Amino acid sequence: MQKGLLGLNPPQREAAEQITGPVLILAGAGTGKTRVVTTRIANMVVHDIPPEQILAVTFTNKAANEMRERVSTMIEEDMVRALTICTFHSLCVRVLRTSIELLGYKENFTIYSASDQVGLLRRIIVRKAGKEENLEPKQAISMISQAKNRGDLPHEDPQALINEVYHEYVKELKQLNAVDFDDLLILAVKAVEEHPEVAAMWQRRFRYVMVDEFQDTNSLQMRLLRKIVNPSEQNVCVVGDDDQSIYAWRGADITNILDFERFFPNPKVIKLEENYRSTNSILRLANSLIRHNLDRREKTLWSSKGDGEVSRVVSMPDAETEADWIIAELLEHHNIRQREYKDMSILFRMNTQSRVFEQKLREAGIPYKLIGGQSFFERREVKDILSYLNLFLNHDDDVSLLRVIATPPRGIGQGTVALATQFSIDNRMSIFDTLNDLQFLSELSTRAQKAIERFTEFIHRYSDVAHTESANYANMTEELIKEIEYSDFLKKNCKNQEEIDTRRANLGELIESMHAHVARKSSKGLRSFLDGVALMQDKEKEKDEAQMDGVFLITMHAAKGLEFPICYIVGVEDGILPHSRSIEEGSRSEERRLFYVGITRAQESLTITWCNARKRYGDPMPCQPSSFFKELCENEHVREDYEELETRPVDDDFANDYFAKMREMIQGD
DNA sequence: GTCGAGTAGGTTTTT
DNA sequence: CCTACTCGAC
Repeated sequence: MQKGLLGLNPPQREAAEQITGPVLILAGAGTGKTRVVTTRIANMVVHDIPPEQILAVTFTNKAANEMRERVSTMIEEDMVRALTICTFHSLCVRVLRTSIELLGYKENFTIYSASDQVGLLRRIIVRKAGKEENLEPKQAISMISQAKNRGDLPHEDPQALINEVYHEYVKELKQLNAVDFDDLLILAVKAVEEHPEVAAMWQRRFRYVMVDEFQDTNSLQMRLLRKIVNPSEQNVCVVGDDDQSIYAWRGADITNILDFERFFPNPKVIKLEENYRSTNSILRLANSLIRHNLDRREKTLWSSKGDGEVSRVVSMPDAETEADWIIAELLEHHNIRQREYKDMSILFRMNTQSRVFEQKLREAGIPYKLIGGQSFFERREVKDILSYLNLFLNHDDDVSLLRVIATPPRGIGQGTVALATQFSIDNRMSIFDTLNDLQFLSELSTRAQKAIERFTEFIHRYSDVAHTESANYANMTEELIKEIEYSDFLKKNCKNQEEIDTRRANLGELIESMHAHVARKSSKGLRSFLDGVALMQDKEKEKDEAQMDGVFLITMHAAKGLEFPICYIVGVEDGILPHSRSIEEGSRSEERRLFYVGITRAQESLTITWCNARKRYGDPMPCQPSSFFKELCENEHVREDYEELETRPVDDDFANDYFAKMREMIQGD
């Protein structure tokens, strides 16, 4: 531990040693903020603060895991286990699992994922608007989400369709005994604000609170924090960088960090400006860009690394050539310069931009890891099984019931389901209760009755097991998959053997992660597994994937907090970065911060590319270079053009060296 | 209840 | 261009 503190520079050390009262750490990109936070935690424990009283809140599970891991190199494993390091959302789940009954929900509520929300909204839209109205469920979700966080209606016209859908959605969620991601925060805040005894309980529980990436907190998260922090002690430490605030679109309120004093008076303010990540040339390039933002806490990053190489801004004819050219460079880095693929990354603005790279990397035989994209737990087969499990624990969960009732088919067809749904609406009861209702059943054919009876008996039987604390739910799930003959169902529904195999493998992985969860001492049954799954948006499969060698394909948003020696930022064109939607919304400065985040990921080598043309819906459209290029310091980058690079005669020394190394490699094999 | 062909519509970022 | 969903035929 002593070593931990000694390894810090003076401001870092000051931050780690100030363990009481409000502390605001302004930590520029790459200034070792995770290191400070983890050392600070370890330091508290060394000073005999019970680890159960320490709470560290992050935004992503990945960040939470990493923090836990780093702390465990400094203090004993028992101590680490007693710490609470979690995301805002999982903190909210903890609050709600103990207190949600005060708000009129049942404690066995289900957390709805994005696709559950889509399912529910689709039904509501069809019912409310008929088919001719075209309201996209996804669009409706984002409007509703924004409205909920504002505490307002989605549309100013009270008659608007979206408002009607909104009211119905809120009402139905509650009936389903389900909450969505926004509700987690809203309801947790409600619990601590309206019930002082709940707030008091958490204040006693956590006497030392830390928040990472504080620039990304929204007003609800701030309200929650104010209620969780013990007002007489105020042991709260937040860490953030206003220049890296890139979630305003999700309600993040930058004034939380700019006006921290307003909520927690007289904080100790510590600035971290020494960067341990990048060369000075990269830092100067980043600084030259972010200087164009007004309203920020001025800071100048510097590094004791040398100047390093000058970054490149390269123009490409189109996205395919861009990918080919970068892949050729990656191969060179790997084969000639002996770099590992995991030291290289390709950053982009939108997930769709990754496709060309994926395809070409696969063709080139280069391993890669695609971060983000579809979550493991959102895959169809995984979602199907999870829906069964959710239904076992919450019979009111119609969305899960509708998902599983005909998957695999069991003689309950669309007609019967439609009747049951209508009956459940008319009689204000859940669909599952409807299926158990004698009056409803009497209206059906004996054939349908039989099928339904088999289904409800099956659900009851598994529910009993699922509710038993001591039951091994991993084994139960294996049995479930066998009983419903899911494997045969897959065989019938997949196009080819390959698809069957991957889907089966995914289920195997699900089971495996359940077994791991069962084995964990802290596990509290199936409920806690499902909560974890619902909150686990990163598909990071927690095991070997992290160490696997492979080029990173990642959005700039998801790359925040990460670093890579060799970094390519691709497709930097007007309309993509800054994104055209952001121009309409007037959030150019947030786009600039996003680009800043991208640039500051690079440790040694940075290449930025843009295309003169890009296919849109199939046919090529001309593109302009990003307007941000004008803001980049001329001395810290060179402009290059693909055509020129290709025709430029190769430097003799370089060529000789290159071929010598190639020869060596071939012989070495 | 399942399958396949045909088509309409769609590209921000994520807990 | 690609996907996800609809609809008609078995």
